[in-house]
Amino acid sequence: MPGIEGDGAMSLVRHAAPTLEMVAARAGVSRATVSRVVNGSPKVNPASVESVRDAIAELGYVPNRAARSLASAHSHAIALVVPEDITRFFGDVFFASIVAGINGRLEQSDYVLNLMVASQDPGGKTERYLLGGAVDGAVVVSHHTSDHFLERIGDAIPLVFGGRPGLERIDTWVVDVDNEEGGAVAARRLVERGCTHIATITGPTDMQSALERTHGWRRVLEEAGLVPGPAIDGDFSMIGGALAARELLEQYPEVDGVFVASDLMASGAMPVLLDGGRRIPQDVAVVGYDDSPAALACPVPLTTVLQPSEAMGREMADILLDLLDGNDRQRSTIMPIELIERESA
Amino acid sequence: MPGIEGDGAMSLVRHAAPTLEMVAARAGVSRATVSRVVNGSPKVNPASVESVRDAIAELGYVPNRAARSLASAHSHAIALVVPEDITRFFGDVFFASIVAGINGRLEQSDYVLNLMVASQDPGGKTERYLLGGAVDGAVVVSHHTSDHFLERIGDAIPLVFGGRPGLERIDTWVVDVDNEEGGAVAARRLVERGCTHIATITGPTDMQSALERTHGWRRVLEEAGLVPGPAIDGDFSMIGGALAARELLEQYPEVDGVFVASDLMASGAMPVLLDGGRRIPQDVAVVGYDDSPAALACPVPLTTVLQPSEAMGREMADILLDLLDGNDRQRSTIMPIELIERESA
DNA sequence: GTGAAAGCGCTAACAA
DNA sequence: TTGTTAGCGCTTTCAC
Repeated sequence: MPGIEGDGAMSLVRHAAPTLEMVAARAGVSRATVSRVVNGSPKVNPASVESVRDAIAELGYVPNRAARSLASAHSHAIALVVPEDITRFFGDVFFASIVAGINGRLEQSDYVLNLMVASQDPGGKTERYLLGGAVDGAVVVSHHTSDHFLERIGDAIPLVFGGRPGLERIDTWVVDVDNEEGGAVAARRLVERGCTHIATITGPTDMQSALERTHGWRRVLEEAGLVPGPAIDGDFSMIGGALAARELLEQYPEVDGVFVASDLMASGAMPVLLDGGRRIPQDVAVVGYDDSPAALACPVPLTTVLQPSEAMGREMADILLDLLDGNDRQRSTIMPIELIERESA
Repeated sequence: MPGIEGDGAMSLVRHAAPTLEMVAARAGVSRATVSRVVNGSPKVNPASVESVRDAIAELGYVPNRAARSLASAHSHAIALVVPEDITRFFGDVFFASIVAGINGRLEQSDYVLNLMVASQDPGGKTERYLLGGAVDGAVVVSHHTSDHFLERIGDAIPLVFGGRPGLERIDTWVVDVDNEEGGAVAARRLVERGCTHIATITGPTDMQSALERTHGWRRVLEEAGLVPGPAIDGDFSMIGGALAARELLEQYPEVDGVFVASDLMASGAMPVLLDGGRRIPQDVAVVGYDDSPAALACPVPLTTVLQPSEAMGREMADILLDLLDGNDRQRSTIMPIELIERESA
């Protein structure tokens, strides 16, 4: 890399950071003692502690993370890896809650969170970052089965997944909801209302969670002796939900109940259903998934399946922290889902 | 910190990362040569380059970031600091685009992005992170005037702000939009349609951007020889927009054009206008601001002023990268706005 | 073009 | 309780 720092441009002059050595000199103790104070070692003379504290405050000393990390072989940072398109990530409040949960747990620790959005990773920059010791571990959400680079990373640092990372390679830590049961709960609601022509609008078929919801939905219908209607891919987006609803109406006009596998898709699908002359829930009952704000922003308040997303994030962080602390944790954690009853079904 | 790595738990055994030294031994060259190859130095014998490349591939070598950072005094990472509540951050598509823009620019560099959401920062963890040399620079969005900790950081590493960071302390890099021109463009549209009784629903009067939009609106009307209608505070919220529209209809029933300073307010105002017996745009033309999804969720598709949020993010990243490269850049960058034409005006 | 050697700022043994 | 001594893995002069 060319042109590093230290050139002459007035505006770019930066204060040189004080080092541990300067603090030691200022406080009249050895560098080791300063290090002990900084790291809260119990066995330091209170008098030295005080003089070191003073020196630190006066100099505005902040330990250099690179040096600390190099010497101690850990970085006190964890990454949140999102192998997802960035606008998709931001559009989905489910992620927001997860991040809030992770963040909340981390605030009680001395780890920092690095969010890495890596939909496509030209040159494997994210991979090299994670393998280069920049973080001690990572939490992965919104994982697609095609994201193979994570396997390599998993042997270098502990990885905790939000949602099952696919069929193979389940020997890693996973926090998940019972998606199958979530789909089942939704379908059961529709069946109990008396719907008999029940379709579903699904998430992307390369996402495990989406597949499982569809399975649960199908199982319940079959158990109830009904013929499952079409399962149409809505891509977890609002637009995708709208397009899927349009297709649904053409392909299966007799539909009287639909499980839409995310609230966002439901908020896109509902207007299409309404425009198609269907009353909700009288003509078509709709059950969503997530209990996101989108559920309330729908034309008809949406009955939906709640995922405890914030608690999931918290749990993921908790597991990772425990792992980094040298403790073991069970591989699989399943969080409970819950049906939130509103007007749409 | 207790219990570092290397304990006995089977599952936690990690592959030891290969070092530069191991690559050097494997390739039969010195460490310095490996370093040169890794960093793309021009003056290395092609033969050595090849053997080093092979050794790197065979060993799966990835440079240790901490060591590199310590030795070279820069980290090749930049932070995106968001002094904002995490759910608010995720709820706003404006941020999403900014992040997408920053990310896009960074993908063309060898810098990585660390997103730090630090609404409250107990123990100053984020501050210590930024001051500890973990990143070479930072981009700050959604800055509040109360966030003082950034001032200290600003003299340690370069900071680029998205949106003017307040009245004082403008001696930093800022990327902003021309809000005055945004209001002007909206008003001009209304004038050109032939509206003669033009009002505005504004954002909170203590926000610089809101005031500037109103100024632009007023200027254009006066230039056109029209008497500006009322400017009613709508608080940037949907409810506020609805209340303001009600007031507008009472206070100025002859209104035939209105500039609503955010799409969200417009989506609250439109139903009130419609309920008041006005057709849009025949009786009252409406122009919004933001080009957010709310613009399409309005009863009548909203003509609105687009802020180039993605381009802003891109520009912020570009400036920061340039700064880190040792070049100087002008402090203030104003991005152009654009009118998105739909049906409401 | 290449190697040897000296650190970067910190932590972690080991003595004292 | 404290100081001394080695490094952590890399970059970077400086000779060759």
